Amino acid sequence: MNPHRYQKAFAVADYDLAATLTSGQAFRWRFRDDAWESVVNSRWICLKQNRNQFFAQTLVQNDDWKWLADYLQLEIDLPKILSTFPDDEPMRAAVAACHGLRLLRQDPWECLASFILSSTKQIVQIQQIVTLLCERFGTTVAVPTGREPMFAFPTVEQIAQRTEADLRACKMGFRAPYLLGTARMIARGEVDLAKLHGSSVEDARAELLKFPGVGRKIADCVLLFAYGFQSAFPVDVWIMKALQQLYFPKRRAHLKRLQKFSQTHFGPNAGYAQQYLFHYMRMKMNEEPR
DNA sequence: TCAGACCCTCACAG
DNA sequence: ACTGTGAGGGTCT
Repeated sequence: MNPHRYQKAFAVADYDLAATLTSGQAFRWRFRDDAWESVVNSRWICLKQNRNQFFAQTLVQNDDWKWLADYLQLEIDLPKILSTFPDDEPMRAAVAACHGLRLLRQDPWECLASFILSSTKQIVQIQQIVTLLCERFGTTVAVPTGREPMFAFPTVEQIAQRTEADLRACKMGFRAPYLLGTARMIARGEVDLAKLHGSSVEDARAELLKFPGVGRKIADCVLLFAYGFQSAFPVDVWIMKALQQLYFPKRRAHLKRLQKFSQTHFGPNAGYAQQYLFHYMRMKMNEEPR
């Protein structure tokens, strides 16, 4: 009784699906049988890239595929964004090394919750925690016959109703009260995530900073990856290393100096530039550890 | 403004 | 095989 599959092909250019889905902005994509699988908007989704085409499959009838095009940001003009990057050597190297890297447009709650779980964690560990969280508290979604079950990301309510111990059992440690407190604030209506779409970046950031466990870095991740504020520039240890090495190789720059630099040097799409630097840095570290 | 603490897991020495 | 140690997309006090 294989559920019916709905398919669509998208024409794409300058899109490196693998780089995009593994670049640390989303944590639920897996490569399997030559395709990328995940759950987006509570739907099982399978994506395959073949040169300048994506083939997408779901099991739920889609009147249109706008939700997916939006998530993948298929409509944006990448060359135009790249043209706003500063014309310097580090940026040219990063762009050359990460051809087709994109920013996704994710669900704010899933993004916020995932990045609360990310603090002082490696990407594989974040994936592990998110997987456990979805398995235990998320709603089952339809999958192809014979597959292991998959789950939607737990809703605000599904998290808010748990206990701190329930969450700690997902290996998230001291982040458990942060996630729980955040879910409960949203459930009580103290902050409306949907409203932030119409806000200025400063107002939206101020709202996100009200949540426990959310500081400047995580707030900027959510502003960038979920709300599309492309000036947001999350500064983490990797970006610190990148800025230090690439822009201040001779002398040691102070944290404050680097943060200031990040907000002035990279232009209107600074967040996009950040993603290129981040990915470039991780690639370089993998090639030559230490 | 600034260390420490915070949970937990893995990789890597010894 | 086993224990010890350090560090990992930060934030809070």
